[in-house]
Amino acid sequence: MTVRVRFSPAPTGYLHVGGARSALFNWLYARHTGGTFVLRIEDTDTDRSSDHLIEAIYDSMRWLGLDWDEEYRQTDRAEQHLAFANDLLATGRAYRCDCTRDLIDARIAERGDAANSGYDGYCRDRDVAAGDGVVVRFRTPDEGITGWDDIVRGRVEFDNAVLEDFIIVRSNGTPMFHVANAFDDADMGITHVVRGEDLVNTTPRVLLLREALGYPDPPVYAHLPLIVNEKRQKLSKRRDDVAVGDYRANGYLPEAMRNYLITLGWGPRDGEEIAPIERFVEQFELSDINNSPAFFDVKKLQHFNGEYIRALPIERFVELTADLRPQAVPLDLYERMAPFVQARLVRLSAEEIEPLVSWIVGPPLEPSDKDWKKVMGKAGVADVLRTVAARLETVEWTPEALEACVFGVGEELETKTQLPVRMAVTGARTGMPLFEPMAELDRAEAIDRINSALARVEG
RNA sequence: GCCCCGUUCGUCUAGCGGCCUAGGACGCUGGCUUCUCAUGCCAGUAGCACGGGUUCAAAUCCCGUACGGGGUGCCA
Repeated sequence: MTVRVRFSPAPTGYLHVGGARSALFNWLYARHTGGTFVLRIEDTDTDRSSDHLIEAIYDSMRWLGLDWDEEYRQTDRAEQHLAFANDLLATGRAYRCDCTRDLIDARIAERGDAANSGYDGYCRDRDVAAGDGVVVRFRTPDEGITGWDDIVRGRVEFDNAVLEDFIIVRSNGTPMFHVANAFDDADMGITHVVRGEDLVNTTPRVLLLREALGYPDPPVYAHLPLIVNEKRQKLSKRRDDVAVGDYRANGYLPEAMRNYLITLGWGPRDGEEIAPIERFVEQFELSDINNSPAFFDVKKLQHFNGEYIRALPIERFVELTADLRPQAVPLDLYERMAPFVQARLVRLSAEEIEPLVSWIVGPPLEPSDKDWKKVMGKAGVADVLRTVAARLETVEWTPEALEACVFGVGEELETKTQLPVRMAVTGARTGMPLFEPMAELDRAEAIDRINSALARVEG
């Protein structure tokens, strides 16, 4: 049997990390088995879906390197879904209903039976005619059990009696999710359904619909554990910052994102968490997915990102970050500094690059009082600065000579000299190696900065 | 309320009855490398939710309890 899996996002929002993980696991399984990865846009909710969002989903998937083999849009297939629903109507497995939500709620209140708050089957035998405000509901069996063997969760069963008669065609005539989903999975020959656990309770409905239409072999289901926030709740587009596009914009590499996502709910057998995607394709098995929710840990993502940044060939690093450098930094200067920058970034962001290099072409950074005191408050700093400033007048202006000069002063005065010089020249106590970028400064400018610092120290 | 599900270091995972004095990774702490920071390397820290069974043997199987989550739409 050839594996056919599908990722079926509803284009009602941007692709978020949960959806991306579902897409990724489907993709991994398809590539692992040599099967087919189908992308099916579930845009049956036309009010909330948009072409713009569909494009954004394509974009995020391509960014992550998740290529698909076939592509469908459910709205293109609405006629078939409707025909499917009509079959059910014709065979009495579905019926029309004109109850409004208010009416249903009123009956529930009247019954005083909060335990059974779903639809009560009021219209089952009323023989409602087609018309305004009329929907089609599926007649769920009153007894029996609907269940399946989930690869991740094991046997899952629902008592049919608790399944209410759900709507399959809206009053505006458009088919709903369950019917579209059931028909398409059958029609497209989907063999494995890999999706989030939040869809578990729609599964018995889809299974019942398939059965009602006589499709024999349901696909194998694998419901993925949810990705949760620090409060252990399902990630929400509103509450949490989770759009894949945002991570892209914030300087995460797609390889890092993809690699990190793989570790959520699955672990490679060989324990190598950071590895080329091919290694994961080789090892990926649905049966190895674990079944408890995973917290999306940005700290660990950042670690992965740092690893991938440092692994970048330097030319590629420059290519990716050149536009993020401060405007005033010439490209050739940036290229010379790039190796030092690369080793220090967690994200490819202007925010992180700026303080590293801006002082070479602009004024020194402005240190906090605390940092200033920590470095400049030490005894002997004035002597160091004075001596270094004097020697800088004549020293050869190369990184090597600068280093020899500054360290030489240290030996003579029996103290460490880099930190005060660094603070004077860059305005920070941390950053790139000092002497390479310092050699890019004008001699006079460098001496000037040290003298200003000296003045401030002697206050 | 009702239905479904989950529970191994703070976090992500390995573990499928003896290889477990529970392994790895992130984080954190300390050390080495280094006259900054970062990297790299080394070390330390910390966990089988609880209670009963089953078994010669349980993190692993069973049953309860507690806690947590998902769903309960003319969303998907």
